[in-house]
Amino acid sequence: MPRRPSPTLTEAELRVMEVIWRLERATVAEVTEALPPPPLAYNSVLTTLRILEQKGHVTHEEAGRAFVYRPLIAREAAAGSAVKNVVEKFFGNSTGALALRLIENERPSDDELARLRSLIERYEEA
Amino acid sequence: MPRRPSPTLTEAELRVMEVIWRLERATVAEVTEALPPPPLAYNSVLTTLRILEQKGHVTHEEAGRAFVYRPLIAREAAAGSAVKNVVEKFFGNSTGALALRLIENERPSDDELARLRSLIERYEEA
DNA sequence: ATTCTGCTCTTAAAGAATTAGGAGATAGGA
DNA sequence: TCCTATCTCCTAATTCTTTAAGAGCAGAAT
Repeated sequence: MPRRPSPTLTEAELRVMEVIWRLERATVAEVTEALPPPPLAYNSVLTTLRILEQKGHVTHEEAGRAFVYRPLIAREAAAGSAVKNVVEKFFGNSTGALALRLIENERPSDDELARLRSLIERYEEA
Repeated sequence: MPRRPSPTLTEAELRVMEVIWRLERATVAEVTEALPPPPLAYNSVLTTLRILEQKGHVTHEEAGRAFVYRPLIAREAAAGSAVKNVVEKFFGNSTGALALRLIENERPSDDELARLRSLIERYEEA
């Protein structure tokens, strides 16, 4: 039986996406150069971008000779679906359970605490 | 160059692990039977268990002719490392940032709100 | 006692997905 | 014309998922 396509970004795909998100628009050469170490060959980046395009994460337009790629999904959306995945798999679909667990395990910064407090108070009013 | 091994439990692996966590100790046949649909062939379960053993998630002892498998890592530990993965990849290693985002996006239950409040108050005291 | 049945594990393999990159055509410019 | 950057096509290694085929053994049936 065939296996299902990966629901999340793979390691290599994510590395390339991070560059695309940062640059907004970039040619293959630009991505290759901006990639943090370890470096990848031009062709490897190209292959990964083709896969990402196939999966609907990026698109490209031709600009003269080169293809200029740009993201179709925002970083926030990718983050959201990665989190959703974990919440479904391990927290019975309860985002609250995960949030609670995170805060139990580690003290948030003062700034985060303040924002959490105000959020919670607003929720409690309603 | 080779594909890198998955840092987290894959879909099939997780399905088997859920059964092992639930049963505590189980033979291949027991796992196969307890597996929620869609069903898997005996051999598929066996192979997956072998992989899980190789990765250090389960171990087995022989009991008569059969192997009895049991988990080496708790469900909570697996959940923790999955979360850690997402936090590293998408939230700059800040668990607080993820918690904040979760709570912003969705109102926790009353019970969760109460527990969050008391946690936060305790943190604020210190 | 021999055969059959049914369970066990082992071996093997196919096929998809991921990751990496070489070879070569080609278009554009020096 | 020749060089270089670019894309297309292809190979290859490895993992993951699934399963078939088969060997071995215990216990039941003959």
